[in-house]
Amino acid sequence: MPRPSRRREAPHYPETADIDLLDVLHALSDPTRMTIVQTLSAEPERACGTFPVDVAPSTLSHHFKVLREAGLIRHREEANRRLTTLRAADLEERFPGLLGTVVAAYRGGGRAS
Amino acid sequence: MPRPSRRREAPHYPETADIDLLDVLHALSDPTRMTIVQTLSAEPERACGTFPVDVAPSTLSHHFKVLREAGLIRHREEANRRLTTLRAADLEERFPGLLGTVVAAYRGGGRAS
DNA sequence: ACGCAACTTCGACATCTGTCGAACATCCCT
DNA sequence: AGGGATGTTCGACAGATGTCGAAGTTGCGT
Repeated sequence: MPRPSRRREAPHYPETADIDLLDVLHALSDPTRMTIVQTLSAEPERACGTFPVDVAPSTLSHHFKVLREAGLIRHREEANRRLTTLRAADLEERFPGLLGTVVAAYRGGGRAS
Repeated sequence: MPRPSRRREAPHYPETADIDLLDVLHALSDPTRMTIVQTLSAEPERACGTFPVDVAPSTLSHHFKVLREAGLIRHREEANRRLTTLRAADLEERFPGLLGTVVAAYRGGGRAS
C-alpha cells in the first residue's frame, strides 16, 4: 500500500552533546560551506537559495546536508522555502569559543595571501 | 652529470602570512593528524616515530606532509631522526586563538559521545 | 488547475584522500 | 664494511568528496 509521501525526509540533527569536532572542522574546510557559515554568522536567518555562492542548486543542497549532519546549521520550513540558521548557541556550549575564533580568522583574511 | 643527491627534498613550508585557514581546518579534521597536533601541544618536540598513533610509517609520513604544507608543523633534523614541532607562535600570529581553542575543544571531549 | 519557484534526491563522474607494502636514503653503532 | 634504526618516496587501491544535470516533491500565485 502506498505510504503517504512526505515532503522530504525529516533531516536528523546531532544532539549538541554528540557534535563531533572533527566533523565540524571537516565541514568548515570547504570554501562553499565556509562562505555559508560566514554569511550566517552575520545574519540570523537566510533562505537556501540566497547565499553568495556559485554552485548548482543540487551541489548547494549537498553542502547543507554536510553542515546539518555536522551540527553546524538547522533548517526551518517556511512556506515553500527553507530558512537556514547557525547553531551558534549549541556550538558555543559544546566547543566554547570555537565558532567565533574560526569566523574571525576567516573574516580577517583566512585565505592565503 | 650526477647531481649530488641530497638526503631528502627539502620540505617547503608556507610563510606565516600564507597559511590558509581552510587548509589548516582540513589538516585538523583527520583523527591521526589531530592526535599528532594534540601530542605536540603538550610537548615541545617529538621524534616522528614516537607519536601515539597506529598507522604504517608511510602513512604517518603522509600525514606529516599534510600538516607541514598546511603550516601546522615544522621538522628539524637531528642525527638520524626528525624532530617535529608545532608552529604555535606562527599560528597564533596568523589566526589568534585558533589553535588553543581547537586543542582545548578536542581535549575536552571533541569526539562524539 | 496550471505553472512557476524553491529545494531535494538520484545517478554519474572525475578527483582527492587515507591506507598499505616495497624499495630507497641516511645516519649511527659495532 | 655491514647491519639496524628512522623516515621518505613510490605505486596501488578502495572509499570519500565535490560537482553537475535530470527528475521529483511541495507550496504559492494566477
